[in-house]
Amino acid sequence: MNVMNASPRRKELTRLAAQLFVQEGFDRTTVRMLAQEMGIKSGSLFHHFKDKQEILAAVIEEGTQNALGIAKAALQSCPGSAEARLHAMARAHLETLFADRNAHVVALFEWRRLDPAASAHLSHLRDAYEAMWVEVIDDALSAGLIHGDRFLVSRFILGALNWTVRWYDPNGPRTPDDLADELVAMILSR
Amino acid sequence: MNVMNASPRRKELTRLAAQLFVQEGFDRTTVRMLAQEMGIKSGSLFHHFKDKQEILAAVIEEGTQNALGIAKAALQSCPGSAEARLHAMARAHLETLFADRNAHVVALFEWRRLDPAASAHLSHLRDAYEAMWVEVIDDALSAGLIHGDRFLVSRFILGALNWTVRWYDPNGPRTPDDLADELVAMILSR
DNA sequence: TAAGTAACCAAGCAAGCGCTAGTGTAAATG
DNA sequence: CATTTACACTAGCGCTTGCTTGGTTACTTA
Repeated sequence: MNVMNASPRRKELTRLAAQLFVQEGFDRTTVRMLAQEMGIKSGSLFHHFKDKQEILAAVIEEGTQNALGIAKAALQSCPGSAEARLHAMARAHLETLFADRNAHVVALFEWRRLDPAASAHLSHLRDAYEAMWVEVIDDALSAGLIHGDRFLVSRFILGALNWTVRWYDPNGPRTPDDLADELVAMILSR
Repeated sequence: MNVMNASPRRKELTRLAAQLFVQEGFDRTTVRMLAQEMGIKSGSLFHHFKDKQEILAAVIEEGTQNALGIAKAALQSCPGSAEARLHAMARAHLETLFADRNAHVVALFEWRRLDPAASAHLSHLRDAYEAMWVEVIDDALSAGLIHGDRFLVSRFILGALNWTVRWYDPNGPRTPDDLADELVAMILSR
């Protein structure tokens, strides 16, 4: 049953589940579809996950953990300038968004399917990530790089960034870094 | 069965369906739930709509038609200044987004559940709406109000605006117009 | 008053759903 | 060597799903 383990097998199954959840949506993805994608029978699936909900939670948890790790690394290996930190944070956001696209799409659009317990647990992770954003944006405001209400500004930026999963084509000419730089350029006061 | 009719009864049922689709998601909304909300039995539902898909299409069509109408009115009753038109378009977007919130949330987040035929039909409506945005943004770029790639700028703006449905509280101190003005202020080159 | 039509209902079907129970087996562990 | 553990299997239970059928009621129109 493996409640909170992270065996390599389980990690791989989680990755496959994320892909299916994105393709079909959580509700339309049946345990039989998941099992087939994983090369096992539907009954065997419940050896790795206690129920379908737990698969969803595993997918979202992995994506959010990765986001946290990448954002922390980006801010640490970065000069103290508020502008550089803003750039780094935007780049980190898009980097994790497309490196772990499936998990993040699930997190963004299937969050409501989490049961209350899982949602409460994962909310803490997400809050920790958003707190990093708030800090960076506060610094940018203090430095006069951008103007406006701190609450609104951060929501607008995160909205613009998150929405990229709906239209950005990684096989196109632009890199995620290009997107991040263009967005920051767009909102910087000049 | 009433394939493409718009009786008042059907309109009201569509409105109720939109509400349930937002509350529960399209997939988790059963025809029995829909019927109960409408005060009829589940079998009777299929007198008004040929199947569940058609209810979804009706919801999305209504929202998109409203958006088109409001945007057109906003641009017509508006001075020729590019800046004024940009403001008007952003305001119109949020106005319809929250006046018809349920329908638009369904359009934004359940579009993929449409069958190919309905999706093709509704895509034309949506494209017509987005074309208005592209025009306004091109004018703003030409006028030097904003800078950047026309494609990226429009995607970022629409992303920031659409994402508001995930956090904006209409009962809070801010009006949708406030949001629109703040966003435009944020991206204007100064 | 007869005919037509829109709106509804009770009953239920076939398919699919998440999940469980019980079993087999090969590898790791004492 | 005996036991445990990890992982997979088969079979199917109990329930819900979207939708159909066959018929009734209420209102409008000729």
